[in-house]
Amino acid sequence: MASARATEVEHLLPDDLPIRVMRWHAQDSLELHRHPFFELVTVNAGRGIHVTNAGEFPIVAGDVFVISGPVSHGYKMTDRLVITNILFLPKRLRMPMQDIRELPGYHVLFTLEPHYRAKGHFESRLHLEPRERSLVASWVEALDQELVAQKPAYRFLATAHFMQIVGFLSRCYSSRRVPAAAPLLRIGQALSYLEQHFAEPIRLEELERIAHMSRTALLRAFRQALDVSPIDYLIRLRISRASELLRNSELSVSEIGYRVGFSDSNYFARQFRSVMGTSPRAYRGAKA
DNA sequence: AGGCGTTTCCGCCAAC
DNA sequence: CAGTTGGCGGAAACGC
Repeated sequence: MASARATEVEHLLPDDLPIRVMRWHAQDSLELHRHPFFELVTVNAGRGIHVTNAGEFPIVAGDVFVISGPVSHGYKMTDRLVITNILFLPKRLRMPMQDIRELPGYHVLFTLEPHYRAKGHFESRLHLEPRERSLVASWVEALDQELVAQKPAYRFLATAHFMQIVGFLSRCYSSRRVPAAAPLLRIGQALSYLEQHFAEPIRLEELERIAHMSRTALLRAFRQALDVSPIDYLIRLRISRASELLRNSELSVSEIGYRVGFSDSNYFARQFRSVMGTSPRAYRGAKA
């Protein structure tokens, strides 16, 4: 039954614009279900228990959280619960990310928390004030109408509405000082610092200062949240940017290595191979 | 929370 | 000549 529902929902996500808005009311019993896409959940009214295969936690009106990929979840003990879900596939959406990744809250909401929840942690989540809630609700409504009406250029406008929602929520989270969210927010601050300064020499000492954590605490929290060490993350970030430049520019390999933070082109080529499996030039030549 | 042994990074030269 | 790989050693990052 659960898999049938997931399949049914998947068919509702078109290839050319994989976003959909769905609303659930308490009277609809929603069993555990799973699906391959992301789900941005906003609790509009009431309360209930959110259940996943890793545990359960209470939710109330104003809560916002993201479920990612293959996590089974559902709701129980609902009391006048009204929920709005935005289902989306971030990769196929191809929305311009610009500088959103410079916001700590973006990392916390869309990467760190979903990953953390899959391990059974729920203490951290975004809670919106009434004013913020109504703003988000209006944008969600606009998004839904674009998706339903499908007037000319609806893809463009729907993406814009979705970006408005993502950006606003990320900003909200960035400015929060919720104790339960503090550890993840600190990692989020480290991530946004890396996003902005990845091309410069970065030492662990700086990240400790940015995140306000000791070296030990930083390393442990970082690995717990991302399954990777800070310097490993930085290297992968640099290589990721380098491969973009290899695909989309005519710059020389050495110049690209230099621009993404490798002062030594020999070292750049070696790290590129260790991450991507091939050399930079072979990677550029293989793009088809 | 800090110490310590081990691993990895990183900049350099050399050689295809 | 640009790019890639290998080796080396001090520095740092890492995990216990």
